[in-house]
Amino acid sequence: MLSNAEERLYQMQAEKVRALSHWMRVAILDYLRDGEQCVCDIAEHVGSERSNISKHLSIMVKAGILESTKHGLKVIYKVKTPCILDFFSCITKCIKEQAEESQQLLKSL
Amino acid sequence: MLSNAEERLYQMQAEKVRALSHWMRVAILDYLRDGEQCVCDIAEHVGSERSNISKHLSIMVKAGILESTKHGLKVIYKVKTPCILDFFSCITKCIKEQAEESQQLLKSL
DNA sequence: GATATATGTGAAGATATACTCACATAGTAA
DNA sequence: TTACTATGTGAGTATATCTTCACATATATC
Repeated sequence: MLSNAEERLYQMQAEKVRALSHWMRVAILDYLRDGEQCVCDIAEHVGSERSNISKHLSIMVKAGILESTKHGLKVIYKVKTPCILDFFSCITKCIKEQAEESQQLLKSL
Repeated sequence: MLSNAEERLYQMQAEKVRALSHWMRVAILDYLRDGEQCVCDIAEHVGSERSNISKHLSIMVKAGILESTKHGLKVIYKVKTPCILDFFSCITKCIKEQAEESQQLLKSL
C-alpha cells in the first residue's frame, strides 16, 4: 500500500507529464528545442489562436517545463528542463518500433 | 507552419504521454519497475478498485507502454518500453531542483 | 454440472480540459 | 494623448477523462 508521501510524489510527476500530454504542447516543446521564441512566432508555427497558445504556454510554465522573459512587447519562452527533450527521443523510438511491428504483422498475413 | 505529417507525429507522441499522465498510472509503472505483476496485486498496492486499475492498465497497453500475458486466472502486466522509466528519473530530478529553489527563496526572505 | 476467483466492460455522473470569443493589460510609437 | 501591437484572462460551450457500480466473461476447483 502506498504512503501519502509516495502518492504525493506520483501526483507531482503526473502533473508534469500532463503538461506535456497535448500535441500542441509537444509541438511547442519541439519548436523550442532550437532556441527561445515569442508567443506570436510559436502561434504561427503551430497554427492556432494566440490566446490558445498563451494558455498552453502557461500550463507548461506552471509545471516548470518552460520559463519566460519579457523583451519589450514580446514575451520569450524557452525550455527550462532540457532533459525532458530526451524523453521524446525515447517515445519516438517506441512509435517507430510499433510501426515496424504492425508492418511485419501485415506481411505475415 | 506544421505539415500534416508533423502534426500526426505530435499527436502520436501526445497520446503516449497522456497514457502516463495520471498518478495511478505513474504509480503502476513504478511498481512494475521491479518486475511483472497481476492486476490484483497492482490494485492492492495502488489502493483502488480492480475495475478502475484494469482500465488504467488497458490505457497503457493501448498506448504500447505495457504488455500482458495470461497465467491461469491471472493476467500479468509488465513494462514493454523500459526507456520510459528513465523519463521519470528526469522528472524527479526536476521536482527536487524546484523544491530546492523554493526553499532558497524562502530563506532569502 | 455448480461455485468461486480474477479480470474486463458498459452506463452514468462528476470532474477536468480544450477551444473560441470578447475584453483587459502592458509596452511602443506617433 | 491616441493608436497600435503582443500577450493574458474570464465566461461559456464542447469534449474528454475518471470513478463507481453492476454485470459479463474466463478459468479453476469442487
